Amino acid sequence: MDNNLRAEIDRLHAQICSGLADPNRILILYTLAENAYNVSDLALKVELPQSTVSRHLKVLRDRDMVTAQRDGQSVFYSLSDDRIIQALNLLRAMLASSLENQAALARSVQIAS
Amino acid sequence: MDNNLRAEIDRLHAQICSGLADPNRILILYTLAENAYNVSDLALKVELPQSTVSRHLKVLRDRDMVTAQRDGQSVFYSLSDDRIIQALNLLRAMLASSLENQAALARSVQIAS
DNA sequence: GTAAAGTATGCAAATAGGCGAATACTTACA
DNA sequence: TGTAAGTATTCGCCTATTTGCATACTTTAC
Repeated sequence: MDNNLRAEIDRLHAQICSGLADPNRILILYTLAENAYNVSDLALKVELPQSTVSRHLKVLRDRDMVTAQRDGQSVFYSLSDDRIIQALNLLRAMLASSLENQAALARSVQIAS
Repeated sequence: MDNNLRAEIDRLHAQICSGLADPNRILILYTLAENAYNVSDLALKVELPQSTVSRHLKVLRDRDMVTAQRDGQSVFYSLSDDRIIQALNLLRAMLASSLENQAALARSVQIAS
């Protein structure tokens, strides 16, 4: 592949990943995977100020990771692609393995001492 | 689940995602998925300064996403878990779909005009 | 038209992250 | 011990991101 094209795709790829790189956004994405929410209900659900949630949703919208649909005064947001959750789940499972290993290591150190 | 624990896990989860949130690190991860490399060879391969590569590897090491193994003067790095690549591939496939949709939209606009 | 509900944005401050060049550290070997 | 190769880190600089508050914008309903 052309190197410049590869670089451009990697840039977009990294941009999507940066959409995942915030704990509040992860919570928002998992929440939207269950249900569509409008901004204020979502803010209540995740216990964050409305402006913070709105700004996170903009980050996700800019990356096409969520879809916005206006209904009256409200704007309903939903997950645009379930592969986002699949990817998050893979990484979370990896994290769980890693934490288990750390715990096992800690136990073995206790036993040895 | 306890809300504080959930928040802590989300924080670690986001930290892993932030490891993916840079185009050079994505290139490095895909490169290491093919082969283990020492730092300087990897720097040649990805065409970045040694210090830049070393710093990126530290980011990945801190998140347990790569494994370092010293052999003589060299330190060989390898991917610590293939699920990283699986997650990246899911997101890249999503990106590809999105780019295709954009292209199709652009074509339809041309036809319509 | 005006008020109210819902949403987005400007602002300012703080924090984090990226880079290359230079330098320090580590290991091997003469 | 001293030199070279390989790696990590410090430095200076710059850009990006997150946050809450206050405010502006948009839509509905009276």
